[in-house]
Amino acid sequence: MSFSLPPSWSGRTLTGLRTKLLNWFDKHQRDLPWRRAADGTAGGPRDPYRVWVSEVMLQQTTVTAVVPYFERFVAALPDVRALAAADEQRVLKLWEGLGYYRRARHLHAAAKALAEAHVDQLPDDPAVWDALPGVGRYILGAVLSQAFDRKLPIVEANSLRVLARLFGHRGDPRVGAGKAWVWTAAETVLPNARCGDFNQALMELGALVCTPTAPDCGACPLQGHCEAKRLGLQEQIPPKKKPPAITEVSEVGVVIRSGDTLLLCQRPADAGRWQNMWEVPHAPRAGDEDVSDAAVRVAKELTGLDVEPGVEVMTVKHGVTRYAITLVCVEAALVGGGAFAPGSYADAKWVTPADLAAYPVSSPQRKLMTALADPNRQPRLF
DNA sequence: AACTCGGGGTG
DNA sequence: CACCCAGAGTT
Repeated sequence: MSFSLPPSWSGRTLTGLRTKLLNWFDKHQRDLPWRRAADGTAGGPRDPYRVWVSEVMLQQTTVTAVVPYFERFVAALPDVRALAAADEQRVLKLWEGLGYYRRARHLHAAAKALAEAHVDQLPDDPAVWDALPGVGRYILGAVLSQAFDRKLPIVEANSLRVLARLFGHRGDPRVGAGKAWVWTAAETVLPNARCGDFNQALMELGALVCTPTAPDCGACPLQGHCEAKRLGLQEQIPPKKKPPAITEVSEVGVVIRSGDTLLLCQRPADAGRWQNMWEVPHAPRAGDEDVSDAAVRVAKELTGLDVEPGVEVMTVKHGVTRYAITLVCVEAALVGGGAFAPGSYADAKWVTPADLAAYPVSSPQRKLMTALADPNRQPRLF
């Protein structure tokens, strides 16, 4: 599984491939803000700070999503010194909406570490970068090859696809021995000069031509070299990621309305105790007072008896883990309140609305809250 | 090796 | 929906 060039390739083949790809890049590359200097000029040497910020933002995030955040971020914090001096809340505010906030914290911490070491200019030493938080092999190679033309390979989603197809690699280059294979391939194809442009060209080709589905092989400068194209396997290489297994989780949710507050309780269906309870502000609805009998019954059942409720089934995705959740929803109005004091249930955890807002939008808790707090939702009484 | 982080874009 | 996206760090 280790990488070696196809036997039929000569040194000339590799040289020709590099030239074709670089020529294609010169003609077709997109005009992206991190390919320009801070003053807007293009074509000059790239600012390592801007490249670094862009690479961190682009991690698992599409180019179109990043561009406006990048512009705003580097306008507010134009160099590593400004970033190091900034308050973390300001950095996170500038990051808000991009997700993966740990990236921002790592970027900030790295800038502060450099400032602490009195590094005023970003260095071209791989060992220094490798020691920074949030900097892995990809970002190290991407920044140093672009900003200093250091001969360091990069492997990410695009170049991985291009290289796997070009050399007709069977198996998954993302896992196991495939990882080593693709890094060696990226090292092998890299020229001695214009390393940054070449790395960019691999990615640009993957983004614009060698796309995951329906690659435009007719427009590809490497079509004459491509093993996947020769075999007609462009769409099969690399293999699709296996979807994560679906774990079925049955949860019971109960909502009780008391005036303008909702009391929500949630637990796994097979658990005897409530695991999460929280209050949510909620506008009172006409008719709330008519169901106090139901509320009393719910109160009895909250002590641990099974509920026989309306049922909602929803599938949610949380990260890469997917749950099929059966929500057993009990809704009732409670007049007077007081029956559901926090101390009433062992192991119950009170969560403020602010805590709840911190849950990921796709989390079961948020889904539950949204479903139950919807003012237009018909109450389910029993 | 599998999992987590978190949305957003696209067909 | 399914699948993907300029990954890194932790378990």
